[in-house]
Amino acid sequence: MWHCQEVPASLSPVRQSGVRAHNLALVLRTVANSADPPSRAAVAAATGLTRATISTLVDDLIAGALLTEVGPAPRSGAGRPAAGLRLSPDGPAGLGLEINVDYRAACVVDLTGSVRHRLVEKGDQSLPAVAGLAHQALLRASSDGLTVAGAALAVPGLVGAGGIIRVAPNLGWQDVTVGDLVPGLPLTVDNEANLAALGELAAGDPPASFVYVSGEIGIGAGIVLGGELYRGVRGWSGEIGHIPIDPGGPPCRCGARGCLEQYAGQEAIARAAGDLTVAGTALGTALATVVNLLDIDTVVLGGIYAPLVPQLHDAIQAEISRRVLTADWSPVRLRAATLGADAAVRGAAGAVLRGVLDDPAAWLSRIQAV
Amino acid sequence: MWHCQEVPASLSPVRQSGVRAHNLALVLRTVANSADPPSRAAVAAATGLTRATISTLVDDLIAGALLTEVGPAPRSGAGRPAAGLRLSPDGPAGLGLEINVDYRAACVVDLTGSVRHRLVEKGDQSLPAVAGLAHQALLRASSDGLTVAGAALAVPGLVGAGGIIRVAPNLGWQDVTVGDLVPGLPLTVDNEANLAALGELAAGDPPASFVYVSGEIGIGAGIVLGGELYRGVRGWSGEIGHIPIDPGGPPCRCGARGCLEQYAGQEAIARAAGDLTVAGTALGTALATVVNLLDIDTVVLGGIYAPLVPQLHDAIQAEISRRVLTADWSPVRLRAATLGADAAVRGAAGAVLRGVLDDPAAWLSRIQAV
DNA sequence: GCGGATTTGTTTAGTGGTTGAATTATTTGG
DNA sequence: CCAAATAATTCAACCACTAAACAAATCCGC
Repeated sequence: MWHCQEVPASLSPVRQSGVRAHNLALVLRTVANSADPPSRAAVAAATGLTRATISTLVDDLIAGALLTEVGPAPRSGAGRPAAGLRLSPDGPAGLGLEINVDYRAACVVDLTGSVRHRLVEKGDQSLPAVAGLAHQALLRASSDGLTVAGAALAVPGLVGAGGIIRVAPNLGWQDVTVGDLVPGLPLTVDNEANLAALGELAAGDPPASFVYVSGEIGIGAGIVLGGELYRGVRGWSGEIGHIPIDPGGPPCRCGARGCLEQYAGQEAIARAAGDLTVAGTALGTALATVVNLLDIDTVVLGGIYAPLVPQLHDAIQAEISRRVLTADWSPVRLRAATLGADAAVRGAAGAVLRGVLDDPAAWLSRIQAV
Repeated sequence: MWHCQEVPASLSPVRQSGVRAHNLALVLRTVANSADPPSRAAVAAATGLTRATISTLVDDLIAGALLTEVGPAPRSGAGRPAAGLRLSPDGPAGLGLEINVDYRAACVVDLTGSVRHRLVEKGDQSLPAVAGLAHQALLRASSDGLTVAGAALAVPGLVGAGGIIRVAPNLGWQDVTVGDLVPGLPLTVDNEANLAALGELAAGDPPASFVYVSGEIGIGAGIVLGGELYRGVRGWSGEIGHIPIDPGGPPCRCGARGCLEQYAGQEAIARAAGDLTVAGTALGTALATVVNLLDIDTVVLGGIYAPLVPQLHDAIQAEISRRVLTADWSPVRLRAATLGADAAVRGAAGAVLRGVLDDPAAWLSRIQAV
């Protein structure tokens, strides 16, 4: 009784060092979330920790090049002027990589979220080609004096445990192991829609829970719940392309009939030649199911849908209002992705940085060891 | 940049007392999850904390009547015999309440998961009647010497913030405030499917992520992700009754056509008079969507479906295998709920106990204050 | 232009909680 | 009956945070 197979993350003890790790992350996050560079005192007030504690935490974070002091902001009123704190542009950077049907891309993003380098190349969808692009990006980063903390690779397919690409239909891949793509750097492999959702979370200003819909040849979704990407048990969440719309509809490559992909996939959109009513209605029907199930209030449309939102909006919204039971109490917002085609690479780089921001203590001890 | 509107729960500082609170919960959970009563040394080994620390933590938990020592288990080999630890049956108990279309129920469950009292009455679906039942249950509990830590009420409807019942169609309720149903006890109000899912999580042996499908007059789902109930942004997750199955199907009371409820709701099941192929296929189609979206590998069928699983199983499973893209790599398991009609009340009581188990420090300081 | 008010940031003593080693307790086996 | 083995407790040390005093740097009023 009272046991389930996998116990939540709370199954690890907390020692005093864990307290410090947590509070380092707390301070870093507070600074990152502040609009203007906050003072130590402001961070103390925001977090509830004392100024003394904040001082020692900030010292560590500055020593690790995660934060920098910025000149005192002009302020009215009496008192010693505050030294502003902000994320350091010279701290760890993230390397984002993407391999897709007709291009591959890399970008280097620093802690402040600035894209420092961005490379896109067409053709040659192979892992060595991606490795080459990554190498180029790393060279440029190191010529800037940037330390790259890690890399993440976005692929249009199902990624299993250990970063194995189970199947990427549009690349023709099956059970591909990525291996040591970027020597010496920790590498994460993830689904393109998942990373794009993270990119949107970081760069756009969505609520903590939303669904990112990635329209490409297939249709995928990245699900963010409470500020965290929901990956599912095996990492294969968000497969919405084959939600059935009409059992009497056109046959789909998956074997069933009338899947969403047949109405709103890239090919269907192209065939529609501008009249996106059917696609919008199908998308709206599928999204109504998603919203009813997950009770999220924001849907972000990305990929090929992003530029089409003006034409899709009304049909989707109509269907959602009609089918979502709770639409009367809380309207569902529909918006276009802000990053467009870059969402996945940017999200990949952001995922690396998110790792550093979420556990700065690990980063500090990592650079200490060197 | 790097900010989202609602920051995750990590936005609170951790002081030393927080460490103790966390570790108290860790020890309690470890004992609860162990098959046999573990010794302090075993708990230390399992958690990674030292035996010294475990001793002081266990002292607090025993003083608070959350744990008890049980006589030394027969053991082979040399050495001082261990004192076994187990959850105390004399500790805090949970009061579960349920109001439904044709009955109301109450039960008292102790920390070990034993149902100590159980009351069911038919008719009179009113809050005062529930209050009366609750009062009876509390009397019986106190005559056992049990301290009831809190109560939870399961209702067949949408529950909003503050425990307001937004709408319970089958009770004919709208915007009902529950108020002080059980004087002096903290009361939680939640959706019936959500609490039933929690009941199943505690009493059955499901994996950490699963979906509980509650078939009643409407069809609802309780979603458990990583051992935690997923409630959604507004608390209205799991509305699967109106997933569209066939746009040309029979009209539904919601205004759309061919909703799942029309094929697998209580009335449709009754009409089907034993032939559940259509209902099973419709359920399978809807569940395939759920599985594709959430990537969970277990579906628990409860409510009216629980006794019908033998007849429903094949049709559902066939549809899932056909429509779930990843079914080849990881089969989806389908099982009947173990608690049957009691799932929601039991889950409600369990939710109270879960609160104590997740934060024993709060309970300890609460009984300290008295 | 000078003293007080005010706010920032640092220093220092104190406290809570964990660690690690030593100690005590209780059994089995030779 | 003593040695080996395992369980649990005690105690000094340490780490991170708190509270309060202190130092630094500015504004304001006269």
